[in-house]
Amino acid sequence: MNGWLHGTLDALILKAVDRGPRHGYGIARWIEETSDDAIRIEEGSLYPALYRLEKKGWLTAEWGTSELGRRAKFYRLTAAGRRRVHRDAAEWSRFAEGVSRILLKAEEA
Amino acid sequence: MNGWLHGTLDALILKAVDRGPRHGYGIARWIEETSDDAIRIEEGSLYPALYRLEKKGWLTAEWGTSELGRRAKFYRLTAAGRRRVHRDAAEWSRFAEGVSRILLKAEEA
DNA sequence: CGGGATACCCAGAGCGTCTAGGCATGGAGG
DNA sequence: CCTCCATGCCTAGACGCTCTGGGTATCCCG
Repeated sequence: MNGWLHGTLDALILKAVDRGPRHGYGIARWIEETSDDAIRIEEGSLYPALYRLEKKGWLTAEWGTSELGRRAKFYRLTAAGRRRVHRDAAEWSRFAEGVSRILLKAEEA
Repeated sequence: MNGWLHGTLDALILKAVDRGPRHGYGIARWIEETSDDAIRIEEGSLYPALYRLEKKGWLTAEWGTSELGRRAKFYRLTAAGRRRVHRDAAEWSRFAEGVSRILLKAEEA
């Protein structure tokens, strides 16, 4: 319904595994929590995105066991993925600043 | 190529005419300048968006003459459009903060 | 006369997100 | 016991937006 997320999800996912492997479900929960619930990750967006990122070579996947003892697929960054995270953060910063200058400032005509 | 813009363009356009009517071409230039060229508006995105916003009732259009004496279509906000701008700004603020907390901070696992 | 800026428009491709399902396990509460 | 919810993964198809790559027209400048 929002649409804001469009084009941003990939970057968020990559960042979620920047500090170590996580499984898909955990990635979604982490993003929601870290964003203070400002961002909600639908599973129908999450899993296709993970598959996409793996195919692009930013992530690798491996089956393992979750903290609760369940079967789960863990993702970790590749070297290319790590470069991508940095690039995304820089681009986002610039873009978000631009949008905020427009939407949040009440300057002249 | 970026993708960041996805879902944000409508809000930017509405904000561009928040302080008074502008024509399409002028809207694009204003957004680019105001964002310090962080955002580039393609005409193939712009005009469909304007049409969409008009159909949704956020904008009304009217033919007129540009500052340079050319034929141009000027857009202005409707009451609903004005409400929408406020709502978009609030939503963007919350969303962008969430994303920035994730992408730009280097906190713990 | 050629190129660039101004100003509008369209068709179709492309792609990412969401809806709405499905499957399986385990723990908690009625 | 049985139902519900959380955990955990997945898919097909709809949907919607942006972009590519065209097109038109006027005007100014070199």
